[in-house]
Amino acid sequence: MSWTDERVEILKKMWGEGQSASQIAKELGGVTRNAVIGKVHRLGLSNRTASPAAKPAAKEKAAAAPKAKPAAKPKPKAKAAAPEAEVEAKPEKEIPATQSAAPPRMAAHLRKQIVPAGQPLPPQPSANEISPEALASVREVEKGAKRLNLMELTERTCKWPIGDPATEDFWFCGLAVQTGKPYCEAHVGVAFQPMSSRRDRRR
DNA sequence: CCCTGATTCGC
DNA sequence: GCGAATCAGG
Repeated sequence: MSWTDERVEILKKMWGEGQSASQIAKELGGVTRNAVIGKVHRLGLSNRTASPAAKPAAKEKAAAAPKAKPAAKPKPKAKAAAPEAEVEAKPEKEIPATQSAAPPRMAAHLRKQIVPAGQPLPPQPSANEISPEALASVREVEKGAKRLNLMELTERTCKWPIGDPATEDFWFCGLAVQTGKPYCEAHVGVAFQPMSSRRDRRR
């Protein structure tokens, strides 16, 4: 694939929206995230303000000694790095954080009844439907949960919700999922129960 | 381990 | 110009 005007446009748009390089690569298809990053740099639209790995912007006051500080360590095979002047100074104004809107933090009590209508959430464990052992096991696992929020979930993090969605006291398990399943081992255990074991458990 | 972006350098 | 390999960091 090549960087047609159209593809570059998509790249710019998505990058501007704060999408990650891998997401962009996935969207475009035919390119890797490396290709995307490489292109981003060549286009000069690098430094995104909200980058987590943002390096501490060099706040050089009076950089006396122009000690070339290789941002990346020259790998063994690297040729002799020419001690060239690093002109990186670009007195630009702060870029208005293009990040996706920060989730408005509503007061918990003002949305007591509101339940986000996203993916169908799995049923909360109902004490009268799961075995005491499984329940105990799950409670134990939940103590070690990663407590991820919705945005932090990936295809391989356990999506079992814990807590009350109507309050701040809510998060997702986040532990490693059982391959192919949406939950970790413990939660798969309570989520997918054979009918046989469910039957007659009802009061 | 999963992910992120940054950089280098042969092509 | 391109992007795999590699690096640094969360």
